[in-house]
Amino acid sequence: MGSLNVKRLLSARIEAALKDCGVEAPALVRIASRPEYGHYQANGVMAAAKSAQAKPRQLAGQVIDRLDADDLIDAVEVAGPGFLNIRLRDQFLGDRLNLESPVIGKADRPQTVVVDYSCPNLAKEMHVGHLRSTIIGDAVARILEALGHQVIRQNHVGDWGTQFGMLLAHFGHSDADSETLSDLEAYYRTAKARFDAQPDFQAASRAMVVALQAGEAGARARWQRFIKISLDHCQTLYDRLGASLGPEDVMAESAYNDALPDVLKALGQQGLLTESDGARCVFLPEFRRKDGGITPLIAQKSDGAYLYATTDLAAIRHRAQALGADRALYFTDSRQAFHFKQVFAVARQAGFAGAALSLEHMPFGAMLGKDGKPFKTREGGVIKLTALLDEAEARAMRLVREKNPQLGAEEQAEVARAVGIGAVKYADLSKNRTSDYLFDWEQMLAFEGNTAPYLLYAYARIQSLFRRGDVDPESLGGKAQPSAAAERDLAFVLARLQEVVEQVAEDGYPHALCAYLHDLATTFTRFYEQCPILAAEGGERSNRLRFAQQTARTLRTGLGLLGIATVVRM
RNA sequence: GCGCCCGUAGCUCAGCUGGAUAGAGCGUUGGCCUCCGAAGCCAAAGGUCAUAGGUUCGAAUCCUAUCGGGCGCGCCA
Repeated sequence: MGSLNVKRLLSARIEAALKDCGVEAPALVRIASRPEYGHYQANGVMAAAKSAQAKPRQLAGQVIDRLDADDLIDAVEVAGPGFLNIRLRDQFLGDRLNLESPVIGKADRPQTVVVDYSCPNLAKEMHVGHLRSTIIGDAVARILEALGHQVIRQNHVGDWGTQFGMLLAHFGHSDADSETLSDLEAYYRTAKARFDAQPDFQAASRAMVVALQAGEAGARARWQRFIKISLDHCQTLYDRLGASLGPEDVMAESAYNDALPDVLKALGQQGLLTESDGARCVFLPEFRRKDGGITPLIAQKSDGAYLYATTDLAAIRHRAQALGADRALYFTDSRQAFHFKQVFAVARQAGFAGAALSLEHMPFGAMLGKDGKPFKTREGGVIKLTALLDEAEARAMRLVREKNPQLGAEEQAEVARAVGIGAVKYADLSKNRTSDYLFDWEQMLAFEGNTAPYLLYAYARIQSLFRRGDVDPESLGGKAQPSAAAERDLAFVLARLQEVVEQVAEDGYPHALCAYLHDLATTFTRFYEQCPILAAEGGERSNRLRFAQQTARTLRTGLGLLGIATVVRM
């Protein structure tokens, strides 16, 4: 809503004026492409003129005549072929910067949104490849919540399937005791090696799967112990990462086991099932290929086992019917794009998801090595998430000791954590999620430039300002009113938070929020260089302190939405 | 073979879904701490937006083709 989203306010006013001119068209309000054009520009008049067969500049003039927005706009003029260039009023900008109101406004229509993210395979240890889903999904979940939506996190962990037979059969043979399994990855490797080399171990593994699926008590207990160890490992990482995921968000694959026969039955009742080579498949015409064949969704293998598509269908039905979701967002890598397209289509056909539920795959690109090839370590393995975070904190610690030796050991550790973990998360969040990205230690652990530490530094400086001036920021209250040029620039950036946050909630691209926060920190630092704060007097001093406080609140909130913690000194 | 995604500064990436003179960070070069934190600020250099056509007032963005890269295409997840 509205009142905090400046772009939307302007759009509504301009569209009303267009309507008065007899044209219904989107205003297409954008940030002005150059600062000398003003704050915003509306590009919609030209397209509107075309459809109305009017002259663009003439229509633009008429729109200005009928525009009722004196409360927002200081000046608006026609430019070029028919742009509307808009400059906001200082008064209006100042009203956005009220220290007594929340920095983020709620959505007018709260929705129930399922966010499906992280979803590691419990057979293995979490590695850097899990970072994107966990971090990006978490940021979007937090953002939706901040806008007042009801968010249901679903950590759809992989805890079922044939590989668990192998792992469970290996129980008791590991170097590490099963209860203190500290190196899941090594455990997996040795189990796999035995599986590949020893026929009797293979047989034992298969027997274990059968026993597990039959619900045999011993196998089941063993499985539960293993899952608990693996989940605890994940939780440790979530806590370190500051991901807002807990045990209550886990909705494992196995939780849908009992529903699978019924999913098949429902597909059959809808007349969607066809037997093909012994497997039970759904053939939808929209997946017809050029050669005439249709790529099927296989719901049940010829040996009777179910597949992940079946589980996903059960999950959709659960989310639509039991959870009552309006949206379900899936943060998985883009290789699964076709899978989800198929599953979503079948779910619609089968009536598992009605028109009320929007199913949205939010894919992200692959992680590549420095050579541009899919990322692997020299040994062909993956980098464990634990190792990445250890390295990040260690590097940050070295820097903190160097820059700030006077801090106590405990505070140094806290700062190193915030800086190190924040840098790793920000490096990932600040990139457009759909493109592939290069994994590079130096880049991921950089502490200068457009990085989390830069934003944290801006925040810490503001806190330092308050300490030095003996100011209680909570007591400042009131509104910040721009008058100097640097204040105007800062006011404009501060006023844009809402529209950025709403956009990310809609399209799931948190890098837009990162870009915004970097812009904010840069603009603040320029203001800080140009406008003395503590040395100013009277009303000017308190006004500038309010700008500092509003910046601090916005940075803290924005970083919080990204799951990045701030520190008061660093 | 078919399909999806991608190709923008030396490097890593933005570019608000068709708008005005394509922007950041890193790196390079030069400047700024007797002045609220130099993890900072200011400035400069750096581009045939892969290539060729097309659509229109207007294209990095949309369409077609070509080249180059990644991924996916019936019983893995």
